[in-house]
Formats: sequence, C-alpha cells, structure tokens
Amino acid sequence: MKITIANTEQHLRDHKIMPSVQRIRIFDTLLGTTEHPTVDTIYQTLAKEIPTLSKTTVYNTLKIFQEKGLVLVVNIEDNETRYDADTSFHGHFKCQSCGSVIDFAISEEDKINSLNGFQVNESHYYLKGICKECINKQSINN
Amino acid sequence: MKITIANTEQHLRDHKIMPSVQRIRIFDTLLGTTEHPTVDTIYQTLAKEIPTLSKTTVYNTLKIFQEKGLVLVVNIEDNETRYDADTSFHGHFKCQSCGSVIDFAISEEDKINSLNGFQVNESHYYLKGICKECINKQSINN
DNA sequence: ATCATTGCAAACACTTTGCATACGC
DNA sequence: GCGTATGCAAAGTGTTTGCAATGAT
Repeated sequence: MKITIANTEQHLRDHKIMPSVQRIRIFDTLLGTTEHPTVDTIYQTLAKEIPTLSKTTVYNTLKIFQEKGLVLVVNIEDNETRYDADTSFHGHFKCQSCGSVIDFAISEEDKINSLNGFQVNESHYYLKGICKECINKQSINN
Repeated sequence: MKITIANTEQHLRDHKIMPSVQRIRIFDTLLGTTEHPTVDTIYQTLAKEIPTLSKTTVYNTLKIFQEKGLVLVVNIEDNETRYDADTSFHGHFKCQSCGSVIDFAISEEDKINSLNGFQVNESHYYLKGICKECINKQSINN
C-alpha cells in the first residue's frame, strides 16, 4: 500500500534522523513505490539523480530507518531483503511466477498479539503463490 | 514441533530421492531437532560423524529436499536461512534476545487459503519478540 | 559401463567495516 | 572547528558453480 507523508524532512527530524539529501530521497523512493524494493533497486533508482550516491549509504540509511521504526524489512525470500515504508499491520504475497511482492490487508483481529507468556513485538504474514495477472497469462497461453 | 518418520530411507525413496548416507543423516538431523538449524549448523553437527562431508552437499541436499517438499525454508531473519522438517501448517516465533526460533500452533481456520483471485501455495506466519525464558531472566537481573 | 552423487576449489553476490574526505551547524 | 554523514575500497559471509573423483546399480 502507498503511504503518504506530508513532509519527509520533518518526518525524519521527528525520528531524530538528520535529513540529508540522501536520506530524504531514499525515504521518498520507498514512499513512492509499492514494490518493496531491495537495496540494489533503490540504489539503481537514485543513482541517476545522485550520481555520487554510494550503495554503502543506502545500506547505512536503511539500517537507521529500520532501527528508528520508519521501515520494515520484508524477509519473504531467502536471497532478497526488501524494504517497506508501510509499517502498519498487513501481509505480503509473493508471486512465484513474476516475482512481484504485493500487499494484502489482514484484519486487526487476526493479528497474534500474545502467545503463552511470550512478548510479541512483530507479526509478519507471508503468502506465496501465483498472482491474478500471471494466472490470466497462463490461461491465454494454454 | 518434533516430527516422527519411521524409516528415513524409505521416506526418501518415496519422494524419488536416492537415500545416500549423507542425505539420510541430513534429514535425520532435521528430524532430531526443534531448533530449525541453518546449513552451517547442520554441517557442524554432521562433520563429526562424517568427516568427509562437504558443505556443498548440505546445500545441494537441502535444495533437493525443498524442491521435493520434504522441508520448508524458514525466512524469519534476513541473514540466516533455516530449515524445518515439519511441513505442516504452523507459525515461527523468533526471540530477539536469545535468538532461538520456536514453533507455535495456528488453527487451520486462521490459514489464508484464498486471496481475491490469487492462487495461494504457501502461508508463513512469523512473530518476533521475547520468549518466556528471556523475560524471566530479565526480571531476575532487575 | 553408465549415470548420479560427492566434495574441493574457485567464483559470485550481498553486506559490513575501516578510514579519509566532505558537509552541516 | 567539531561532530556527523558520505563514499570508496577492502574484507567478510553465505551461497553457487565447475569439475574431477568417487560410488552405486
């Protein structure tokens, strides 16, 4: 889902993060997409407008965002770490055909908040399968 | 949860996997533990009894098991790929203090099987927090 | 004899670290 | 001017690949 933040600079300040150009643009890139990009995707996207950008900075910045709770890590696949600026409770669906990762809504009632004496801090729901578009493509090809 | 398989050799044959010593022992190692080991943990465990064992073989074998549906990959953390011989529907809890990964039961009704036209093949539920043991330890220290 | 499995070594990809430079207040 | 952020290069880690040796039928 696409999230709206009125003022990224202020938003970063509110979370005690110095709003450098790199950090603002990295956060805005995450806000402006629904595809849960990887470090490399973010880097490739921004390298065009910030030619001096280093991948290290993208790594550092996302780590800070994560620590301050501005972004969530999406661990749906073992060989790709994706990031999501939508920190509200929702699920992720990965299409095994086209590879895209799509958000889906989960009602707050279905969220597991307690577990026999354990303290639950994060809940992640991941589904894998074939998305609607790929199902349609398959039926055309057959 | 600990799973019981009467005869690993036959079990592998049933899934069209040649039951080599390495494969049998790797599968039995997964069956004999509840800690969702990584490739390295499995390798370290078995290297004692099979000194010639190669990590490549552990990788290859787990990939085959995964493809044939004998094991599930647990992607709860971005920097560690864990494996689970229990392929039944259940959730995983990772303790952010001691690092252990613990199974928990989810009722079959809570499983998401359909999603507006998408074909769902796998459901993964991951929680993170502090386990009971670590909560107790903390209260002793304070 | 043939085909599959194993395991070493090298290659690879992703991520982190060390450190000098540049920037912001 | 001082403290932080950046970005290059190097190191580190986990995983895959190529290939020769070994093992099973």
